[in-house]
Amino acid sequence: MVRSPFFDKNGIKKGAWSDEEDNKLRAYIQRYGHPNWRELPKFAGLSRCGKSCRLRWMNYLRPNVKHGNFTKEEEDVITRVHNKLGNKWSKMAAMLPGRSDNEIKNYWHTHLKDRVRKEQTVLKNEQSKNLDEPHDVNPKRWPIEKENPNLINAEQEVEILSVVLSSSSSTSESSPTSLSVSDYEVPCDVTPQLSDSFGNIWFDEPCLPDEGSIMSSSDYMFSSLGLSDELVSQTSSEDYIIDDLVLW
DNA sequence: AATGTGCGCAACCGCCTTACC
DNA sequence: CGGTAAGGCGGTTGCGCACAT
Repeated sequence: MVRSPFFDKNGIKKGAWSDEEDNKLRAYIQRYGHPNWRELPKFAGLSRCGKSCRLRWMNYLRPNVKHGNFTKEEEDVITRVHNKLGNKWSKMAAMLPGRSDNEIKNYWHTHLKDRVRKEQTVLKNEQSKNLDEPHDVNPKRWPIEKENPNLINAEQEVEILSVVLSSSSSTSESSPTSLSVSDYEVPCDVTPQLSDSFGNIWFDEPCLPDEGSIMSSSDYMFSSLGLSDELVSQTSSEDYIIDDLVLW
Protein backbone atom coordinates (compact mmCIF):
# COMPACT_ATOMS: atom_id res chain seq x y z
CA MET A 1 0.00 0.00 0.00
CA VAL A 2 2.94 2.32 0.61
CA ARG A 3 6.37 2.69 -0.78
CA SER A 4 8.73 -0.13 0.06
CA PRO A 5 11.44 0.88 2.50
CA PHE A 6 14.73 1.97 0.97
CA PHE A 7 17.77 4.12 1.80
CA ASP A 8 18.59 7.24 -0.20
CA LYS A 9 22.11 8.30 -1.14
CA ASN A 10 22.56 10.03 2.22
CA GLY A 11 21.67 6.90 4.16
CA ILE A 12 18.27 8.25 5.12
CA LYS A 13 15.56 5.64 5.25
CA LYS A 14 12.42 6.29 3.18
CA GLY A 15 9.18 4.46 2.59
CA ALA A 16 6.93 2.50 4.91
CA TRP A 17 7.56 2.64 8.63
CA SER A 18 8.18 -0.59 10.54
CA ASP A 19 6.63 -1.37 13.93
CA GLU A 20 10.06 -1.03 15.50
CA GLU A 21 10.49 2.47 14.10
CA ASP A 22 7.02 3.44 15.23
CA ASN A 23 7.77 2.22 18.73
CA LYS A 24 11.07 4.09 18.86
CA LEU A 25 9.48 7.32 17.70
CA ARG A 26 6.49 7.00 19.99
CA ALA A 27 8.60 6.16 23.01
CA TYR A 28 11.00 9.00 22.39
CA ILE A 29 8.32 11.66 21.90
CA GLN A 30 6.29 10.49 24.85
CA ARG A 31 9.36 10.79 27.00
CA TYR A 32 11.10 13.88 25.64
CA GLY A 33 8.57 15.60 23.38
CA HIS A 34 9.63 17.01 20.02
CA PRO A 35 11.40 20.32 20.56
CA ASN A 36 13.48 19.83 17.41
CA TRP A 37 12.32 17.53 14.66
CA ARG A 38 15.58 17.65 12.77
CA GLU A 39 17.60 16.44 15.73
CA LEU A 40 14.96 14.01 16.93
CA PRO A 41 15.73 11.01 14.69
CA LYS A 42 19.38 11.10 15.73
CA PHE A 43 18.53 10.90 19.43
CA ALA A 44 15.67 8.46 18.90
CA GLY A 45 17.93 6.06 17.00
CA LEU A 46 16.09 6.41 13.71
CA SER A 47 17.57 6.61 10.22
CA ARG A 48 14.83 8.97 9.13
CA CYS A 49 14.74 12.64 8.35
CA GLY A 50 13.00 14.96 10.79
CA LYS A 51 10.24 15.75 8.35
CA SER A 52 9.42 12.12 7.96
CA CYS A 53 9.29 11.66 11.74
CA ARG A 54 7.01 14.67 12.13
CA LEU A 55 4.68 13.43 9.42
CA ARG A 56 4.52 9.94 10.91
CA TRP A 57 3.77 11.35 14.35
CA MET A 58 1.16 13.88 13.19
CA ASN A 59 -0.69 11.56 10.85
CA TYR A 60 -0.44 8.22 12.59
CA LEU A 61 1.18 7.96 15.99
CA ARG A 62 -0.34 10.89 17.88
CA PRO A 63 -2.35 9.58 20.85
CA ASN A 64 -5.61 11.26 19.84
CA VAL A 65 -5.46 10.56 16.13
CA LYS A 66 -8.54 8.91 14.67
CA HIS A 67 -8.54 6.43 11.84
CA GLY A 68 -11.24 4.94 9.76
CA ASN A 69 -14.60 6.07 8.48
CA PHE A 70 -15.56 9.70 8.62
CA THR A 71 -18.92 10.48 10.15
CA LYS A 72 -21.62 12.31 8.26
CA GLU A 73 -20.97 15.31 10.48
CA GLU A 74 -17.27 15.31 9.67
CA GLU A 75 -18.04 15.04 5.97
CA ASP A 76 -20.37 17.97 6.26
CA VAL A 77 -17.77 20.14 7.98
CA ILE A 78 -15.21 19.31 5.31
CA THR A 79 -17.65 20.03 2.51
CA ARG A 80 -18.74 23.33 3.94
CA VAL A 81 -15.26 24.58 4.77
CA HIS A 82 -14.03 23.49 1.37
CA ASN A 83 -16.82 25.41 -0.27
CA LYS A 84 -15.75 28.53 1.56
CA LEU A 85 -11.98 28.23 1.74
CA GLY A 86 -10.86 25.68 -0.81
CA ASN A 87 -8.04 23.23 -0.09
CA LYS A 88 -7.25 24.46 3.40
CA TRP A 89 -6.72 21.02 4.88
CA SER A 90 -4.99 22.19 8.01
CA LYS A 91 -7.92 24.52 8.77
CA MET A 92 -10.29 21.62 8.40
CA ALA A 93 -8.07 19.47 10.60
CA ALA A 94 -8.21 22.16 13.25
CA MET A 95 -11.98 21.86 13.26
CA LEU A 96 -12.01 18.06 13.34
CA PRO A 97 -10.20 16.85 16.46
CA GLY A 98 -8.24 13.69 15.82
CA ARG A 99 -8.16 14.05 12.05
CA SER A 100 -4.95 14.97 10.30
CA ASP A 101 -4.79 17.31 7.34
CA ASN A 102 -3.40 14.46 5.28
CA GLU A 103 -6.31 12.18 6.08
CA ILE A 104 -8.84 14.91 5.34
CA LYS A 105 -7.10 15.65 2.07
CA ASN A 106 -7.13 11.99 1.08
CA TYR A 107 -10.76 11.62 2.07
CA TRP A 108 -11.75 14.65 0.05
CA HIS A 109 -10.04 13.38 -3.09
CA THR A 110 -11.27 9.81 -2.78
CA HIS A 111 -14.78 10.24 -1.41
CA LEU A 112 -16.12 13.78 -1.36
CA LYS A 113 -14.81 15.60 -4.41
CA ASP A 114 -16.83 13.76 -7.01
CA ARG A 115 -19.91 13.57 -4.81
CA VAL A 116 -19.92 17.32 -4.18
CA ARG A 117 -19.30 18.03 -7.83
CA LYS A 118 -22.30 15.89 -8.78
CA GLU A 119 -24.50 17.55 -6.19
CA GLN A 120 -23.53 20.99 -7.41
CA THR A 121 -24.18 20.01 -11.02
CA VAL A 122 -27.64 18.80 -10.09
CA LEU A 123 -28.26 21.98 -8.16
CA LYS A 124 -27.08 24.17 -11.04
CA ASN A 125 -29.43 22.40 -13.40
CA GLU A 126 -32.31 22.89 -11.02
CA GLN A 127 -31.47 26.56 -10.57
CA SER A 128 -31.22 27.18 -14.31
CA LYS A 129 -34.64 25.59 -14.72
CA ASN A 130 -36.11 27.97 -12.18
CA LEU A 131 -34.37 31.12 -13.38
CA ASP A 132 -37.65 32.83 -14.12
CA GLU A 133 -38.90 32.13 -10.65
CA PRO A 134 -36.57 33.79 -8.17
CA HIS A 135 -36.73 32.13 -4.81
CA ASP A 136 -34.80 31.90 -1.61
CA VAL A 137 -31.61 29.89 -2.00
CA ASN A 138 -31.68 28.95 1.63
CA PRO A 139 -35.22 29.38 2.86
CA LYS A 140 -34.15 28.66 6.41
CA ARG A 141 -31.84 31.69 6.52
CA TRP A 142 -33.91 34.43 5.00
CA PRO A 143 -36.47 34.84 7.71
CA ILE A 144 -33.65 35.20 10.21
CA GLU A 145 -31.81 37.74 8.08
CA LYS A 146 -34.94 39.76 7.56
CA GLU A 147 -35.38 39.94 11.27
CA ASN A 148 -31.75 40.93 11.80
CA PRO A 149 -30.37 43.37 9.22
CA ASN A 150 -26.96 43.27 10.91
CA LEU A 151 -26.25 39.77 9.61
CA ILE A 152 -23.61 39.48 6.95
CA ASN A 153 -23.63 38.39 3.33
CA ALA A 154 -21.86 35.41 1.78
CA GLU A 155 -18.70 37.28 0.76
CA GLN A 156 -18.32 38.72 4.22
CA GLU A 157 -18.83 35.30 5.71
CA VAL A 158 -15.89 33.86 3.79
CA GLU A 159 -13.71 36.81 4.68
CA ILE A 160 -14.55 36.66 8.36
CA LEU A 161 -14.25 32.90 8.55
CA SER A 162 -10.83 33.09 6.93
CA VAL A 163 -9.73 35.60 9.53
CA VAL A 164 -11.20 33.59 12.36
CA LEU A 165 -9.61 30.39 11.16
CA SER A 166 -6.21 31.89 10.57
CA SER A 167 -6.22 33.96 13.71
CA SER A 168 -4.12 32.73 16.58
CA SER A 169 -5.28 35.36 19.06
CA SER A 170 -8.76 36.25 20.21
CA THR A 171 -10.58 39.39 19.28
CA SER A 172 -11.95 40.04 22.69
CA GLU A 173 -13.49 43.39 21.84
CA SER A 174 -15.60 41.97 19.09
CA SER A 175 -19.27 41.93 19.84
CA PRO A 176 -21.17 38.70 19.52
CA THR A 177 -21.95 38.44 15.86
CA SER A 178 -23.67 35.72 13.99
CA LEU A 179 -21.05 34.23 11.71
CA SER A 180 -22.85 32.06 9.27
CA VAL A 181 -21.04 29.80 6.85
CA SER A 182 -24.18 28.44 5.38
CA ASP A 183 -23.68 27.01 1.99
CA TYR A 184 -25.39 28.88 -0.77
CA GLU A 185 -24.28 26.45 -3.44
CA VAL A 186 -25.28 23.27 -1.68
CA PRO A 187 -28.64 23.86 -0.05
CA CYS A 188 -29.84 22.19 3.07
CA ASP A 189 -31.75 19.55 1.24
CA VAL A 190 -28.59 18.36 -0.50
CA THR A 191 -26.15 18.34 2.36
CA PRO A 192 -27.10 16.65 5.61
CA GLN A 193 -27.88 18.85 8.55
CA LEU A 194 -25.38 18.90 11.34
CA SER A 195 -27.62 20.36 13.96
CA ASP A 196 -29.59 17.14 14.33
CA SER A 197 -26.62 15.32 15.73
CA PHE A 198 -24.71 18.36 16.79
CA GLY A 199 -23.76 17.04 20.17
CA ASN A 200 -22.20 13.90 18.83
CA ILE A 201 -18.98 15.34 17.57
CA TRP A 202 -18.62 18.71 19.21
CA PHE A 203 -19.62 18.07 22.76
CA ASP A 204 -19.87 14.44 23.72
CA GLU A 205 -16.53 13.15 22.69
CA PRO A 206 -13.53 14.10 24.81
CA CYS A 207 -10.40 14.91 22.93
CA LEU A 208 -6.80 14.48 23.95
CA PRO A 209 -4.49 17.07 22.48
CA ASP A 210 -0.74 16.67 22.20
CA GLU A 211 -0.20 18.33 25.56
CA GLY A 212 -2.08 15.49 27.19
CA SER A 213 -4.82 17.56 28.77
CA ILE A 214 -8.42 16.60 28.30
CA MET A 215 -10.70 19.08 26.60
CA SER A 216 -14.06 18.73 24.97
CA SER A 217 -14.33 18.77 21.23
CA SER A 218 -16.04 22.13 21.37
CA ASP A 219 -13.25 23.55 23.50
CA TYR A 220 -10.80 22.14 21.03
CA MET A 221 -12.62 23.77 18.15
CA PHE A 222 -12.76 27.15 19.83
CA SER A 223 -9.17 26.99 20.98
CA SER A 224 -8.02 25.95 17.53
CA LEU A 225 -9.92 28.87 16.10
CA GLY A 226 -8.26 31.21 18.54
CA LEU A 227 -11.39 32.14 20.44
CA SER A 228 -10.88 33.16 24.02
CA ASP A 229 -12.59 31.46 26.94
CA GLU A 230 -14.39 34.69 27.81
CA LEU A 231 -15.72 35.03 24.32
CA VAL A 232 -16.87 31.46 24.25
CA SER A 233 -18.47 31.76 27.66
CA GLN A 234 -20.47 34.77 26.45
CA THR A 235 -21.92 32.57 23.81
CA SER A 236 -25.21 30.87 24.28
CA SER A 237 -25.48 27.43 22.78
CA GLU A 238 -28.00 28.68 20.22
CA ASP A 239 -25.38 30.98 18.75
CA TYR A 240 -23.14 28.37 17.25
CA ILE A 241 -25.48 26.28 15.29
CA ILE A 242 -23.22 24.17 13.14
CA ASP A 243 -26.10 23.75 10.71
CA ASP A 244 -24.97 27.09 9.37
CA LEU A 245 -21.66 27.04 11.20
CA VAL A 246 -22.61 30.07 13.22
CA LEU A 247 -19.54 30.31 15.36
CA TRP A 248 -20.51 33.03 17.75
C1' DA B 1 -6.84 -19.19 -12.01
C1' DA B 2 -4.48 -15.51 -14.21
C1' DT B 3 -4.28 -10.96 -15.61
C1' DG B 4 -5.73 -6.14 -15.91
C1' DT B 5 -7.43 -1.97 -13.85
C1' DG B 6 -8.79 1.46 -10.65
C1' DC B 7 -8.96 2.96 -5.91
C1' DG B 8 -7.32 4.25 -1.40
C1' DC B 9 -3.96 5.94 1.46
C1' DA B 10 0.71 6.46 3.58
C1' DA B 11 4.57 8.87 2.55
C1' DC B 12 7.43 12.02 -0.18
C1' DC B 13 8.58 16.47 -2.25
C1' DG B 14 8.97 21.21 -2.83
C1' DC B 15 7.50 25.60 -1.62
C1' DC B 16 6.07 29.00 1.79
C1' DT B 17 6.07 30.98 6.39
C1' DT B 18 7.97 31.85 10.74
C1' DA B 19 11.54 32.31 14.14
C1' DC B 20 15.93 33.38 15.29
C1' DC B 21 20.44 35.51 14.84
C1' DC C 1 17.08 44.21 7.42
C1' DG C 2 18.88 40.09 5.34
C1' DG C 3 20.24 35.26 5.79
C1' DT C 4 19.43 30.77 7.48
C1' DA C 5 17.16 26.92 9.71
C1' DA C 6 13.12 24.62 11.02
C1' DG C 7 8.32 23.82 10.81
C1' DG C 8 4.14 23.57 8.27
C1' DC C 9 1.25 23.04 4.26
C1' DG C 10 -0.63 21.33 -0.02
C1' DG C 11 0.21 18.67 -4.22
C1' DT C 12 1.77 14.43 -5.93
C1' DT C 13 3.39 9.72 -6.11
C1' DG C 14 3.95 4.71 -5.42
C1' DC C 15 2.12 0.53 -4.38
C1' DG C 16 -0.96 -2.94 -2.14
C1' DC C 17 -5.50 -4.47 -2.47
C1' DA C 18 -10.07 -5.42 -4.26
C1' DC C 19 -12.74 -6.10 -7.98
C1' DA C 20 -13.59 -6.94 -12.95
C1' DT C 21 -12.66 -9.44 -17.03
